[in-house]
Amino acid sequence: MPELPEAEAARRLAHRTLVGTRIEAVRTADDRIVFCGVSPRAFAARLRGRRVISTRRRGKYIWFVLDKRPWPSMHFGMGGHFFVYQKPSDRPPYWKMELLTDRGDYFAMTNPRRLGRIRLQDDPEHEPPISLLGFDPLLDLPPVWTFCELLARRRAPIKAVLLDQSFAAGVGNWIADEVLYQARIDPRRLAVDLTPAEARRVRNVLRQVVRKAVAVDADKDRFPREWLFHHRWGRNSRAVTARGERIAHTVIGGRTTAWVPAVQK
DNA sequence: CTCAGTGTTCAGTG
DNA sequence: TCACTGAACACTGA
Repeated sequence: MPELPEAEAARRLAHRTLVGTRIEAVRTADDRIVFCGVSPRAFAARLRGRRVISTRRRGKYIWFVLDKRPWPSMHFGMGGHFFVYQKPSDRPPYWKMELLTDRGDYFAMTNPRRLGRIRLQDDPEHEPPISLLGFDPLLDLPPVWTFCELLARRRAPIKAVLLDQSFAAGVGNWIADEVLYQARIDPRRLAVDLTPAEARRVRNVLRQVVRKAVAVDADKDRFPREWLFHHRWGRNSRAVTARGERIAHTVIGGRTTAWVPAVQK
């Protein structure tokens, strides 16, 4: 369930659980798709005995800083979580790797649909795919004028540009729709055609939406009532916002887009 | 049984 | 070469 806020919530769980501990044991599922560029066996061997110094995130990617390289980096794809538990019998379904810390906690990553990836890299931040990411709205959102210049170079619909990870890292389908709804912009508009005032709204709303979602630890029940988020699912023609506006569903940039024609001109 | 889906990648097109 | 689009990927759940 990973866009930036879910990834950040997952990173924080990993941080609380792992930082300062030594990895006593590693168990890996035999999955050559999710383990990317490294065999599950080699992955386990490289992590065992290491101490976890810190955790980091950029966009939807998370990686661990260990006392010795290489370091693991993770992406959840279309679904997956981190889990912490105290008994091996509580190991969750679809687990791909499980760490046992010297504090006695088990820490696992799950990935039911297998579109996630686990890598082992000497310097994850400076190697693909993380090195290819654009700005992270939480870590290094550009100032207004730079943001405008970036948009002016793009001829695709604004919805497609927001989804492009080499533009904004961590923005996924619902965040892109939420931002355009709150900024009152038609998702089909070409990025290059936005006025400076509109581009500024997109930039500022993006920051506000991401900050709020992260502030509530990506807990959907605590997202503000007025967000489109709560009403966008289930593409039925009678869906409406909290204020009773009709929600339309259109495919843009290859993804289902929920938007409100009455508000987004 | 069919199909959409909170994502990324890559082949194909202009 | 660049920018962009659409299909493929793997699997669950409605």
